[in-house]
Amino acid sequence: MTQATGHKRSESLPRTARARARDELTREIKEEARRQVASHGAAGLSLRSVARELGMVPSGLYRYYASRDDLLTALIVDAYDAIGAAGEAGDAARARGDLFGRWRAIFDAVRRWATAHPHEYALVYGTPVPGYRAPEVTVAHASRITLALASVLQDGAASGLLSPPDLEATLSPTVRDEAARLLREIAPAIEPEAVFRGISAWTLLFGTVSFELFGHLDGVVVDRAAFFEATTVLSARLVGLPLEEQDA
Amino acid sequence: MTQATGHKRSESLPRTARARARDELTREIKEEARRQVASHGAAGLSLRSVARELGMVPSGLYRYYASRDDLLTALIVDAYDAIGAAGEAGDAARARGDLFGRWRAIFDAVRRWATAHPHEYALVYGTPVPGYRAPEVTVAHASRITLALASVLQDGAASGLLSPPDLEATLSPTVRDEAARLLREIAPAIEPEAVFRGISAWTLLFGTVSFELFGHLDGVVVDRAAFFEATTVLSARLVGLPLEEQDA
DNA sequence: TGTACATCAGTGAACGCGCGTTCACTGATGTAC
DNA sequence: TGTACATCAGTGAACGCGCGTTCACTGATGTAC
Repeated sequence: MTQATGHKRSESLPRTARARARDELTREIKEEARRQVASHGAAGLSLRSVARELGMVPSGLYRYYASRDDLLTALIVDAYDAIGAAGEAGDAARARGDLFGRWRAIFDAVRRWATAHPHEYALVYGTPVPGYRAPEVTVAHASRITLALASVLQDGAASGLLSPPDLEATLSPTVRDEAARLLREIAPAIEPEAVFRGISAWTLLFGTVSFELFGHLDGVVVDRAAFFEATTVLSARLVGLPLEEQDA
Repeated sequence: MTQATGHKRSESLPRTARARARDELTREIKEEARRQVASHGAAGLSLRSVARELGMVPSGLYRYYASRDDLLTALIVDAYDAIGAAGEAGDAARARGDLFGRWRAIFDAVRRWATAHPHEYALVYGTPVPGYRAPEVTVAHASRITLALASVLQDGAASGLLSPPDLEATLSPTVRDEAARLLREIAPAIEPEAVFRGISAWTLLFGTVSFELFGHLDGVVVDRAAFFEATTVLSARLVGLPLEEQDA
């Protein structure tokens, strides 16, 4: 089972030169496609120009991606993953007990990534590409960032530190049931009411980032960073996170 | 100054048959364009096919709109106006003192319009059309819906009924100053803190509608109407609107 | 180790399509006297 | 009221462009014996 020369290597590793070349080109195609999306938006992605840039003939791409939509899907998955990874990294950089610090780190990571990659952000959180239907595969990648947020709430709830303000919001039975079902496996400590608050915070996060990127804050909010920080605090309050670190 | 036959009519009215025909075709072109956007999205708007549908030759359109972007701008203005008008109508249908009723009516109007016209909604609240820069004119139309929401807060603040929950959110001086500046003329009774809360509620409204329309609630929230109602209540609580009608 | 065959990456040409915009024009409508 | 001239709506042809995808092919790489 060692990788001694001449012996059969692990099946997950590319063995032949052909396979290695294939992997590399698959990556290069995606990279070039990403570059085009990053600079001209999803509508500006053209297979012909990707091929041109790589010195290939357009039809050659079809050995690597079955269609333009397939290539788009790969980019969408990557974008979701990048956002998720950024959030997870921010989360992991804080002490586990620093609930608000983690929450804020995730919020910041999302906004920073989105600001640095506006077109890729729009690819996943903007208008769905017309005629394109995202396949099931993307869902798991999309949830990474959501799960990061949920983990903070779960830790808070588990240690009894979650104290949402009394807003007298009466959830309808449907919403309550859905909330209960939703996180039963992932974050069982969170109450239905808190789940709903969490979804609202999640929506507020992406709503705020989208509003900023799509120009709806123009003329309304000048200091975007300060506004976002205030939104972060508000959302933390909303879900009942303590703003100062506590001993569990 | 009467409109007696043969006399010169008011300058704002079309006088000649030619002018009347022009106005009508200008409208018809826009209507057909709207139909195309409604069914295929902004990217699916083609001048050639608009012309085809109206039995004209493509170049003929240029007597009415200087470019595709001009036509898009007209549609964007109309979409903002439609959303604003829907919100205003909902607002006006409630008693002035029924603050939460008005607030909810506006929220519902936005969601109902958006659900009925998803592509037109995306045209204004989704990914900005690539290469298109919205001219200044659109701003006034975009603010109609925002002003409707602000008027509810203003009435609440003026009659002392606004009691936002204590969330200890400390606004940075910048955000506080911006908030104060923003509504000084429109809604002077609202405190900076409340202005910020209002912006958050506004963001939450459109964030929620966008998430629903763009598919991010798929697999997360099943009963969309109930969820939206809960969000409406939460946002009202957030800005401090009393949920029951009060005597001012 | 050498040979015969199978796999598959990449080519080149073609299909069939649609687009926004310009420009010189003709003929109808409107205006001034 | 009638005529001469000006305005302008709509035509038709053209420019110059780009796209995704299919398909029969050639030649290099890999595999089995």
